[in-house]
Amino acid sequence: MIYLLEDDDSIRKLVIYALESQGYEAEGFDTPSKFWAAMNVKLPRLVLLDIMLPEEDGLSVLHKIRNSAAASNLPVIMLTAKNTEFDRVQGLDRGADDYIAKPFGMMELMARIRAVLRRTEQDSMVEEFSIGPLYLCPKRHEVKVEGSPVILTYKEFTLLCLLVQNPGIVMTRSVLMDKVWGLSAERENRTLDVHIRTLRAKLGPAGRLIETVRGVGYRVNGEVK
Amino acid sequence: MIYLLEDDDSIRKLVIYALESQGYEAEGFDTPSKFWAAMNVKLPRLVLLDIMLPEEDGLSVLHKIRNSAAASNLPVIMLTAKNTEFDRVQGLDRGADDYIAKPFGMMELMARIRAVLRRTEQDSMVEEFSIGPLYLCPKRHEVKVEGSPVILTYKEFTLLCLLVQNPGIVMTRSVLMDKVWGLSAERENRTLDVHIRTLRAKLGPAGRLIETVRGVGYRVNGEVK
DNA sequence: TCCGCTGAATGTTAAATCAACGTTAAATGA
DNA sequence: TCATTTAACGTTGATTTAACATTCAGCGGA
Repeated sequence: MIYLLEDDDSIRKLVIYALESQGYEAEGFDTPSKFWAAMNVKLPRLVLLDIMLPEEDGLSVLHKIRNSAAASNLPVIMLTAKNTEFDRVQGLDRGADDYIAKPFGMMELMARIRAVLRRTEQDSMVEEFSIGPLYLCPKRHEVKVEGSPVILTYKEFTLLCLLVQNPGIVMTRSVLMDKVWGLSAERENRTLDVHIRTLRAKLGPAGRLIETVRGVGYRVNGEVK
Repeated sequence: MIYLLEDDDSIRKLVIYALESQGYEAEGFDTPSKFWAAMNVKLPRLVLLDIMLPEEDGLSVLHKIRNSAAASNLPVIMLTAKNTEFDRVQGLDRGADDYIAKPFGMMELMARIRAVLRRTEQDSMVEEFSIGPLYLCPKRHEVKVEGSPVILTYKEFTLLCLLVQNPGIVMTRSVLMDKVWGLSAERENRTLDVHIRTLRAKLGPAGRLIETVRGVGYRVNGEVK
């Protein structure tokens, strides 16, 4: 099932029709409230999200998805009206899995959907990780240390996932920056360090699993069970 | 070395200039025939490929690269002139590593080049080396001597990698300096010697693997397993 | 052939410098 | 409000420097 949140009736109908003709189940919504109602009942495989919306900005919807417990790593493709919006999105938040600028062709949209589904459904193969006192479930956006839950923000969580999914391997600062903040992010400030710090603090005793490798990056070491 | 195949003179010169100012070696070609002539002599690390070209379409060039024996997994970034859907879909499906739509910003191009090079060069990196009592894993930034870990700093590690990756070959002082300290480094001081010393000391029994070749440089000898 | 001399190259040491990372609090922005 | 970024400053330890020691290859003279 694919959800499409898009207020323009003609575009919505067109895309739904195209999706169904490709064999996807698809449902369209014209307002965020209807969309959230459906999300509470059943999660889709993928969300197509317009940026310009009534009631609530598309970026805010994305943000809510990413910070929710149940849907935090749901694949999302943003539909942006103009190139200016595209730029804005690039700079702001890298939380979407892909972007496509209107007017877009159906072939391209379908290709991107296929690509995103391939990526995400491959990535989510491993359900959960345990390293020492740390437990992490990417699908549920859930982290526990010695059994008790820890609340992480979206970026903190993404960062931790990258480290935990590559145990023993040093993730360089640039790779981490690229994956969490996007290619065009500023590289000269202490943002990454601050996030590592809050991660270590929030993780308490498991914080020491994050080891810094001076001049290179960070690494989580330990046996994954 | 990076190759750029682009028929527009001003864009080509601009990109080559930008690449060189970032410290890459780069060469530009205005026609596919000149490009192929160079490819037959020497393969680059990365190819930047315009889609609209005289003689031969950029997609066809990509296709030939992917179907060649020598260059089939060479990283390629497509430069697409228009936002036409067809071009993008083709580029995605034919195995370009990334693509960027004109007009593009130099910062963005450089960021994408960095990202692609990191990915591909990380993938093609040899996992690990063993020479006598010495074990070395670049990805993990990990060194062991007779099974017990040794902690090396960034430069020490880089230096050791260079020596171990070329067993039996004398690495001249200038090559080592260039690769570890960059082209513009001071050459008249004892920095290299000091680092070799601490390496030998930290490596203990494996330290004697690093042999000095007077008047030339250093060499690691022994069978790599 | 042997011996010791010599200069250039490399080794060694400790101290000085510098860059990377950590920390904090305040600013920014959705 | 909360997440995130920025800016300023602190801390650590990696890296470089400088001064001095040692080794080595080549050479000339016995």
